[in-house]
Amino acid sequence: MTDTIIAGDVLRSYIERIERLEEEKAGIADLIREIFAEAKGNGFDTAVMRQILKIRKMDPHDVAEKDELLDLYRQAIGMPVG
Amino acid sequence: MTDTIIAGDVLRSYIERIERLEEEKAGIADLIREIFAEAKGNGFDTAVMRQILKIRKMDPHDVAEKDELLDLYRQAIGMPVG
Amino acid sequence: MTDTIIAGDVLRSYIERIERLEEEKAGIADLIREIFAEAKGNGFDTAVMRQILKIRKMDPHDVAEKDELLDLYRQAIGMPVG
Amino acid sequence: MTDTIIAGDVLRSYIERIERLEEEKAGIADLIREIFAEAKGNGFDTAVMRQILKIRKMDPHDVAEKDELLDLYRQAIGMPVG
DNA sequence: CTGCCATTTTACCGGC
DNA sequence: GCCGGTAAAATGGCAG
Repeated sequence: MTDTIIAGDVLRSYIERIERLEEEKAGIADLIREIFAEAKGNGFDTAVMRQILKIRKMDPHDVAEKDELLDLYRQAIGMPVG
Repeated sequence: MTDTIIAGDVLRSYIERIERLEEEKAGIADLIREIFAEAKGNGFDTAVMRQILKIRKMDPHDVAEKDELLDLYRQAIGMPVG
Repeated sequence: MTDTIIAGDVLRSYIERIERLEEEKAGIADLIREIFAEAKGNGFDTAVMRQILKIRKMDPHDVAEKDELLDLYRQAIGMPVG
Repeated sequence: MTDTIIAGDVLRSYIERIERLEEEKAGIADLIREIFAEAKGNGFDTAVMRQILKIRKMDPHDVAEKDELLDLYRQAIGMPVG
């Protein structure tokens, strides 16, 4: 009996803590979006910026590997590698 | 020349600010994951918890959408909305 | 060597089949757009039409989801589902 | 009176034609997904395949431009261009 | 040309 | 630890 009530409280606590953190997370996502908007307003290409961020996050070895693979595939189907 | 250098500083600043915020965001995601893990350890079903969170987030939006929908149907059959 | 050539043929085949299908898909999207345009020309509100389509697509799914949700809530408070 | 009935039939016709086409479109999307799955099963990297498809769809001039921009940005923030 | 909506891509989580 | 499916974010395209 009491178990159910207590479990309910615990569950609600979990739920509310998660909701609070998700709000924080959303707030940070907003800030990031604002920075992209500002960068765009100053003439930067946000797609290229995202690419830069992705590369910096990746293991350099993996980057090289993917690049090689792309070249390999392009050659394999007879596309100029550029 | 100088243009490039200055733009480089600005760009680097944008990139680093974004990376910093993304780290924060990832940290919060970790905290959320920990709460789920703790809840799971205490016997709660995380799928159920995720559903509850989803509903609590969606419901107000859903209500608005249903209202809008009703109006749209009334339009569709040629009934005045007011 | 030969491996690369053969793999190249296979890869090119995949790529071209996908491109062909994507063209078909785009063609169908065009037809859909034409129907909307025709409907609009005949005085129908395309926004309303899109809402109707959305609802007709979502409703069965939505019903199932609500049922599932009810079960989940019963679990959450420790009630047997059956 | 009759107008409403007729309009209703016309609207339903539009809706059903669109739904039919959307089904076809979804069917084609399934086929594309299957090809990717098959390619993956044969050891191809689908992410790289998608990149190939994107490049082939883009104007070659735009591709070169984006590449140059990426290099420029990398230099500007002091990243090795690779 | 701006906002909106569909599609696509990415990250995440649970199962094997 | 990978892999498949699922939900969130982002990109692109279209109507207005």
